Amino acid sequence: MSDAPARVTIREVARDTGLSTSTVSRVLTGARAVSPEVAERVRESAERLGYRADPIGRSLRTRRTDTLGLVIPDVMNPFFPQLVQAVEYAARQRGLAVLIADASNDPEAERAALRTLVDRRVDAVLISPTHLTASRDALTEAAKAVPTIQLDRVIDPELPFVRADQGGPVEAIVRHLEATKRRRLAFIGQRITISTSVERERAFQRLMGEHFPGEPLRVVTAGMSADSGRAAARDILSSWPETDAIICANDLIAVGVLQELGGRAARREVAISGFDDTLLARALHLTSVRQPVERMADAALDLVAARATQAAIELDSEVIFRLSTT
Amino acid sequence: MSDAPARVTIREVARDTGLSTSTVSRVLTGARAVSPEVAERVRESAERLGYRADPIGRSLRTRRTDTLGLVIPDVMNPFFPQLVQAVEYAARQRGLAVLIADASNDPEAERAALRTLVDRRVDAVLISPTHLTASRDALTEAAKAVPTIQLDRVIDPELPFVRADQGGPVEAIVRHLEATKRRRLAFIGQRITISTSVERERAFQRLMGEHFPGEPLRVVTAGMSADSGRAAARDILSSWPETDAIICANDLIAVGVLQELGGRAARREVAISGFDDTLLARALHLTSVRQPVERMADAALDLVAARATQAAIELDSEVIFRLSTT
DNA sequence: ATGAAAGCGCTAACAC
DNA sequence: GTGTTAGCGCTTTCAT
Repeated sequence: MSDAPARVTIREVARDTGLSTSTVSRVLTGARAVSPEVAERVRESAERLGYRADPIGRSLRTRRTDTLGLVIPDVMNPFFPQLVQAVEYAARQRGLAVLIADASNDPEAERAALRTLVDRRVDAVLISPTHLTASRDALTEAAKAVPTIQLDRVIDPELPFVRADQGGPVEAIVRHLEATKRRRLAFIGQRITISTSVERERAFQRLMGEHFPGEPLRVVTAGMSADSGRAAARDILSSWPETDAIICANDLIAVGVLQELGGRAARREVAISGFDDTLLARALHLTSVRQPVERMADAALDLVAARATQAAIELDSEVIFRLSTT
Repeated sequence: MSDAPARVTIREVARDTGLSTSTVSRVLTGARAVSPEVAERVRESAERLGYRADPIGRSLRTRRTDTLGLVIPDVMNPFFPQLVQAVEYAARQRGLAVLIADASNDPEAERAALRTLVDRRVDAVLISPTHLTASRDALTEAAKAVPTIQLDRVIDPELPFVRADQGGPVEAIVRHLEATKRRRLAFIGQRITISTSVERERAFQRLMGEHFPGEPLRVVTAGMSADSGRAAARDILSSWPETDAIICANDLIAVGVLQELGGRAARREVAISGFDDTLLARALHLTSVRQPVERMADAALDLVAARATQAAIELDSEVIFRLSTT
């Protein structure tokens, strides 16, 4: 197995064709005009010899690595695989590879990951910061060294970002609930250190004021687990037994609520919605919000290509209505 | 933002200390004996100047990239984030970065991904092959160029692999079911192109023969979705209405079965088990099999470090018994 | 124990 | 349009 079958270098192609390495390079990178006949000769030879340009040599010279760094807060959070897949795909389209780093929800690990990526001279960094405040310094530092784009979560509006609208979908859900005659809405948020979750909660508060001005603000907090969602649901129902709809900041919480309120997805007393449209939502017929990860990834990579140093892009999210809010 | 704040090179450290670049290099890589006093001087200077060795230059010289390629069949399959996390962690411990490629369940994409990784001269490739047969050639080809280790899924026993025992946990489940007086067991498998799924099914067949020789073989197939699990459950119950336990090849299928048999997790007529211990299982109190991803990743990276060209490592899986098999 | 010099594979200035 | 030359940043002979 393995053990270097002596790679073909550009020099061998040059020798084989009787041309200079520069010419070969030009043909293969398309950097400058080359006579079609020579070009053909080079391509044939390269093909025949099985030449594949060494990215290391190239990078050393060009200062590009054709590699993107992607820092996510937590691979196990089922939203981020969606993002990873979208970024990978968009990057591949553009001939870029992706170095993925998982911060494990830990700002220190995140800082270390950023440093590694910068050291490795990735062409750009896409990051969904772990923490609303604690991620800040590392982010700023990285941005000094390499084009850095916030993706999904945004903690520094001065730096370029691509995110999904978080308020819009909450509004769509609230309107839908209103249309189906619910008005005693509650909200279960996540930790207040997560930018998207905060935005979801703010939207809820604003919308309650606008749509149901007399109603109390039924808001509690839960962690990233179904059990914690169950507990939150109990809290809500004991504080506000009249509640007839619960909007959750993510699907996992919503699943907990679903369990607490009596398993089976079906037309129900209390409407429930989640966030992120994970396989949980699909499996359990839970209304949820799907962020446009593909378009987000695309937009982010366009920013990279354009070397944008400023950008504020917000894309629309989509609510997938299912049985749980019927 | 960004735009190269002129990186500090090894030459500047050399100049600053009045030493040669070789000596600086030796201190920083620990390649050879250096007088402690000089070493200290170098380290101080490097620290002060903010020197960070450029991995590109280093790689060009050493032919190492300190980077690992990881090819997974599908990021959206909730098992693989577990594997990604474990590999990332184990790699970081050893100072390696990880290039992740998602094959999207497509052998062609997988072949392309492998080629990219080889081109980039990753030090080793870890791969969980998409397809039992269609992944073969690309795997063989990659293994010629770079140490390649099969992780989790195994399609070529001649090449090094690290996997989890698939038969053991099925046996543990069958025994547990037998102990709780079930004997009319059924199995729902996945596509027969996935190595692990095939192994799970074979184990089931063997165990039925051993434990319940008179019973018919109740086996059907489902895709990677809850809906398809529901359909499979219907098939089973119409063909063999006496069925009192269903073992599923993954959690998503099990969730479908759970729904079909009447939502709520609880002590039930028909016991249900899944595979992979994903958040679905945890959220829905589903008995499931947890593969030892951390130990698998560790073992794989040990093989990489040892430059093993042959290895067959199988680790024990663990069944997490929950409400669904009570 | 340290230094000088070569060179990994590639592309970009600069000639012509 | 093509060739010559230099050099990206590093490690590693080969000297001393």
